Amino acid sequence: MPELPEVETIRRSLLPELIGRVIEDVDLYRSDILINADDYELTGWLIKGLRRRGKYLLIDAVRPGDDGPNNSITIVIHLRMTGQLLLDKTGEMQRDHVHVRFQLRRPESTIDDGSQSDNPSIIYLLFRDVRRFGRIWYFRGGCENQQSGLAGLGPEPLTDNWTCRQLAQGLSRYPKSNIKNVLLNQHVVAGLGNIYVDEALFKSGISPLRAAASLNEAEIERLYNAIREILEAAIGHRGTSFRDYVDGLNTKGHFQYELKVYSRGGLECPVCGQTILKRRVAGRGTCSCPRCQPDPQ
DNA sequence: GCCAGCCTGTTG
DNA sequence: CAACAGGCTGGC
Repeated sequence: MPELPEVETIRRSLLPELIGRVIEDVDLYRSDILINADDYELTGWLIKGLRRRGKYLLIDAVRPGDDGPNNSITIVIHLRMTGQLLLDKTGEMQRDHVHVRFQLRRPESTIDDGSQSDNPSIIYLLFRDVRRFGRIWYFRGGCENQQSGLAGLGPEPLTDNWTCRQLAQGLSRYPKSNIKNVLLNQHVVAGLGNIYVDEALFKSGISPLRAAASLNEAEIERLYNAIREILEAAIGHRGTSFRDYVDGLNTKGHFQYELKVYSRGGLECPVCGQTILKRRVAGRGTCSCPRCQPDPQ
């Protein structure tokens, strides 16, 4: 479900709630979700940061008062299709499809004058996932990049060091592959999924069926700019909520109202009025405008 | 490269 | 009832 803009929105929504809290307990309602629970001490970790890498969310934590070599961890979370991370401030939220629950305590040192009903000393972070494709891993601090799916992940599309040239190099690694497939490949660029690939291809006027090597310099530049603009805009709208997606505070995004082609098969192209095509490309439902994005012969 | 498989829920 | 759903892995 969540692509880069959704994971980034979740990160931003959870950041102020989680920082400074200690993982006091972890309930594993389904043991297969937290992959390597047996290899780590799950509790006693003080949350210091929340990062995003592609579609992965990373929780950085340390063991307070420990200067030893194993005093930090990174919890890596991937939500796959229907995963959600939800903040539960009362412990009374619905438990259906909740597979892991982190109990988070605010340290005693933090002032508690009894009036902070929206900042209780115990809150819960729920991992909820109807289809159970999502996973969680613990790693020693600094080891997360070598292990897990983070290894080999391509560049972050919204950073300055992702350039048009880098996109061109990524495409050149899969010359015969169609462009839809290449953009979905997380080794080429991290964080794009089905929605934003379709939208970026539409915005740059490129058919999803075009072979990667067939794009000329101008097209690659249009595509590069479109990817960045679409992702920025989607973050600005707090993500796309079709069915399951909500941020960490259970709030929907509204980029679904801005989509030009995705989920709009059979409707009019907002640019030229042609009927938008819906078909299967790279094994995924794919929408494009046959006039704005002419297929190769 | 393609495609089944992982899962459950919703839609036609 | 079958087909499909925002992702990724691993088997050929």
